[in-house]
Amino acid sequence: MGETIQSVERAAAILRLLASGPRQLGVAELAKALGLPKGTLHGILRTLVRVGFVEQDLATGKYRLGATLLHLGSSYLDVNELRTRSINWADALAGRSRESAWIGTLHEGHVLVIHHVFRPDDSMQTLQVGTYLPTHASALGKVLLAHDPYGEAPAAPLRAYTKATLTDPKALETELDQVRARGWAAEREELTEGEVAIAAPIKDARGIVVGAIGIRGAVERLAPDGALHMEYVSYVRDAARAITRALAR
Amino acid sequence: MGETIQSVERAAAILRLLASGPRQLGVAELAKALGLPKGTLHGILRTLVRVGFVEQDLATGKYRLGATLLHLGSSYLDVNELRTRSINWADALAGRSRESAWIGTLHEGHVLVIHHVFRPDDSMQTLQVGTYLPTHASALGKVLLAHDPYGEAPAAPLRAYTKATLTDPKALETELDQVRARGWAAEREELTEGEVAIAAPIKDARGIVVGAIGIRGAVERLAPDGALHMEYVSYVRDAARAITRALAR
DNA sequence: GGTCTGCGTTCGGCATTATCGAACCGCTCT
DNA sequence: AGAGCGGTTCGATAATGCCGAACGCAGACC
Repeated sequence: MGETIQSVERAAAILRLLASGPRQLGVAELAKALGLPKGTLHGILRTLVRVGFVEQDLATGKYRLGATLLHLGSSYLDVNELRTRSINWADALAGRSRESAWIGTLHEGHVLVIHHVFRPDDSMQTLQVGTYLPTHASALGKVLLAHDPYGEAPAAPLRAYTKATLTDPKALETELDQVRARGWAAEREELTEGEVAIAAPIKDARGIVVGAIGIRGAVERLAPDGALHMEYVSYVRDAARAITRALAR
Repeated sequence: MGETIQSVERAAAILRLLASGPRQLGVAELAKALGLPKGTLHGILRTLVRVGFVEQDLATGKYRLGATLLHLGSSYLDVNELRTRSINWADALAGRSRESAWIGTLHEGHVLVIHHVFRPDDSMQTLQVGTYLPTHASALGKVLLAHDPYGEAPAAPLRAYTKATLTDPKALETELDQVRARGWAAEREELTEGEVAIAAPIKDARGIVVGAIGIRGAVERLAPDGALHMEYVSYVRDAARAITRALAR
């Protein structure tokens, strides 16, 4: 492998640090975190400010992410083929199921949400596009893990979001076997109390799983008597198959 | 002013070029556009790929934006104070007016949409957060231009989106005077045939306009008899004032 | 109110670092 | 079969960005 440009890599590390928390960071904090001299960081920060990737708080002098990144991020959505080809199917899925629909991809060990359709008749929800979901505690994540060509084991300690979260790697592996066998995944209050999700894999022309689509909603609607209503499962699988077909040509 | 780091600036220029169109770009194209040797660009691109800001098409070798940018962009939303403080008011505005609500800021000569609430009971719409609106052909843009402290004249040739778009700089200036005088702006089918918008300014603690909030909807509902229904205007102005108050403390 | 600690910022010498252009390879189209 | 066009590699060169010490300004703390 070839070499990589130092300053660009450092700039990226700064941006990732600034994105990791809602707090603004100062030069000194960044210097400590990255193990670099303050002067070096200041030079990179000055450049990042000039190109709009970072903004500086005039009062405190601390740094935060800049507005240009928001626009770059939304440009990514236009470029992403999986998203543009599947938007219509996600709408249809949300309409049929009357639940919120989600599309995600595996990215750096998380599920990156690349599309999100609100539940019909219930629009006051915050949009989740661009956010991460945990792989081991979401239906989308289970689907993506189960079909991950690299078979990355999910990051070591599985965080418990609720009492139902699968925290034992062996239990998760069993679950993934099941997902592979039946072709879809469920998640029952493993991420948020009272919410249930269903997801199925989307494959590209070569048959490789490139994403997952699913729905998420209240346990009372999706699994009222403790068991999933299978019609929801077929809605999700229909949508996944339709997108897979669309990607094939 | 101090110096800036060459390679980081070039990396930013590459990202902006990749974001400027939905097309993937090759090394040669980028080299021509930026007037740099291919080898130089390749080095930067290799680094950008490694940090996930750019992805390379395995088939064609061309480059496109990467998924990490989507996540960074959504992180910006968490950091942006204007947005976090005004989300609830935007929801309320959408609820009262039963139209879609929008919040935007001035950014590099455009209106950057930082929040967007769908119209109630009509959720199958695509989200516009992160996209640009033209300043001269949107209600949000007129408000922001009218109160821009730097008074940047809108970029030279005013593009006509519909027959009603204000393309004459003098006409626009007159309109902006009116916006300043009455404290809100309207846009009647100047961006999209059949759609009307209303917006009002949001000020920070120092009284400087930092953003705008507004609604957008079908002309039949907002201005049925050719004249704007003034109750919509008061909904918007109420929301703007409420946010301004919230930012004051 | 004075000191002190911490911040962001500036500066210039040094050598590390990225730049550059030519050469390379695989592909497509002629 | 060749030419032309992609993306990629490579190594010499000197320009480049790195670093650490010094600066000025706050605010905190006696």
